[in-house]
Amino acid sequence: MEKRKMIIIDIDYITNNDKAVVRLFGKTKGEKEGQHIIALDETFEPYLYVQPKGDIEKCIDQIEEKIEPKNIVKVEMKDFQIKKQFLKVFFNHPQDVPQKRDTLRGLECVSNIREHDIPFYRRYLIDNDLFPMGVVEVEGELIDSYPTITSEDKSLEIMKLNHSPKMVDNSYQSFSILSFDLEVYNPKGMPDSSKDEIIMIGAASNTGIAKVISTKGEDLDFVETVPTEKDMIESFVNLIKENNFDIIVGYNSDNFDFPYLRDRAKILGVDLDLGMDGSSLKFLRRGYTNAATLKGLIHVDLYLVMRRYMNLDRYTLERVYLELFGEEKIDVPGDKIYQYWDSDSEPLNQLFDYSLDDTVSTLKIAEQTLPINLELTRVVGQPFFDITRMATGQQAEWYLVRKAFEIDEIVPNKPTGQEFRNRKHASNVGGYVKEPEVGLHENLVQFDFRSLYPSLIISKNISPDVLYREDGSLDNIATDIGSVDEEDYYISPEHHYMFKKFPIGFIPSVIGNVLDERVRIKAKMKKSTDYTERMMFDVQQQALKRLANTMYGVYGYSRFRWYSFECAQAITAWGRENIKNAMKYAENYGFYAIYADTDGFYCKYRPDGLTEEDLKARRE
DNA sequence: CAGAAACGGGG
DNA sequence: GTGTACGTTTCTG
Repeated sequence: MEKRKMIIIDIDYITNNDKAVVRLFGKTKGEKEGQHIIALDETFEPYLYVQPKGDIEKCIDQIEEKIEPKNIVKVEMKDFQIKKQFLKVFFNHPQDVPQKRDTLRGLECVSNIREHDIPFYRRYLIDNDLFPMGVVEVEGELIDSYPTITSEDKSLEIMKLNHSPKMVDNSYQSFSILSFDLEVYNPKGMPDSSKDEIIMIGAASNTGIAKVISTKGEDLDFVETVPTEKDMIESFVNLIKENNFDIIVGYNSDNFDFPYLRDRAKILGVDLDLGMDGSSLKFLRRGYTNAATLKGLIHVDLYLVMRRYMNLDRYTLERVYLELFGEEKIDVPGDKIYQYWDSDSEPLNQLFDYSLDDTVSTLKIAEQTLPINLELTRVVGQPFFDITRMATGQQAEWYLVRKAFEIDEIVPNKPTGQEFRNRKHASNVGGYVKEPEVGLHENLVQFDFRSLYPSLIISKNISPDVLYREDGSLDNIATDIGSVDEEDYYISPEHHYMFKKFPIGFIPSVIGNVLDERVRIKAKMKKSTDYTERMMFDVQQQALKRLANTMYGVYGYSRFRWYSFECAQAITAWGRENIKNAMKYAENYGFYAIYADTDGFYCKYRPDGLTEEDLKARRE
């Protein structure tokens, strides 16, 4: 039996002898540091929850008869904080869950099924308290080969685990990043991969690589010149294989660079077997688009990340780079690339500079923006690949799913198609806005609330599990309006929604913990004397701030499992009330707001008690 | 006017 | 694959 410490880079499962086997792709820490390792866990079983109706024993019999599950266990779980009996139904294979859940839902003894749509690898991470990009300890037998693993990498270790891994370190780790960028011959506008060849492959890494692979450019020191396009691709593949990178980044590489590389490699007969297990480049269908994936080498498309990271009118590489670093990039007009390539003189050299510059810029953007995404991975606990492609609402949701598991709360189901459409129609009123008074103002005083919405969620206990409902569906809250003591509730302005003061709602308690943790990290940051450590704490606290701020908007996000239009309305209504009260309070001291938006305002000192409007009226 | 379709990024 | 983006703008009937 052997022990290893490894960083979990990636996770999936495969089927071996009709059983699901979880594969953890990682690199070793400590002993044999930096080597690739694949850990195999055959011990985890898929399951869902059934909310039974009527006699529970009869229900167990009926389920056993109809769907022949692996096992059924009676469990007590909290559903919106109310303890209930559920049946935890185990299956032989993850794919049995979607196959059998409709039958299960249709049984007369089944009132509802829950947690039936949580992907197997996510369930594995949550239930075993594992966080990707953190260090785990694994224990088991080292084996020479395993089905589905075809890598020829001699230093790759394959370990069959005796039990699930244990998290030993979820602190910041550093990762090697490769950025790449293709330039393509394009005489007819956008290139056609069946005809137009790749002319340059740029590669830059945070380990010191900065080069362009091409069939031209012999006299340039950063260019590796090879005879053919096929050699270019092979050289690029070898570069990746030899360097054990953790992360590969591109700009719009899901939609351009990787599909193009795949098409050209196929035509030229080059294997793109870049996966840690020896598997090839694959494309995952994600909605209407594809995501390029390599097993154990995380592909991040920075275009997707940047769209969430900053708010711009456009997200071209040039625009994003200018915004982040305040510098213009070298520019070659896209439709002229083939002319530069054909020129064989100064324009050709400019094209090489451009290729390298695009690649290096992409790397710089990655170094700037990936740390916060790595932090979110460490907090949310889902794979880095997924985090970089998730909407922030989804990040918040998976964080909550994990938190729910920790306290035996059963997770609400995702909305059905119809529920989703209904939610789309609901439109909430936003924050209070006072249009700015036109003119040049001097001596302004600024006021703003710190994290207004997250604070309101906590202070007013805004959460769907403590919201009074007339139908009595939450029987720990109240049975009928007659038994309600208003003293026990926070009542929202305008709509008069009632949130019970105790117990603390699930979401307020989670946000509270996030904000408390942020305060602790900010304190550590202040104390620290080491610059790098301070920067690390700063990224951590920023990630937590992002998560807390996401959580208020998410009540109105129509795919959200904890969606609550009432909560969304109550938050903004209380927000409007608060800012208006603050403005009124300021007026008592002679400060008049000339502009206000949601959580803050600017005001002018006018001891004579006249507002700008009064003065304007007087002038007219 | 509402619902469908296209678009973004990339060369 | 315990799956199927997303929000906005432009087009079309």
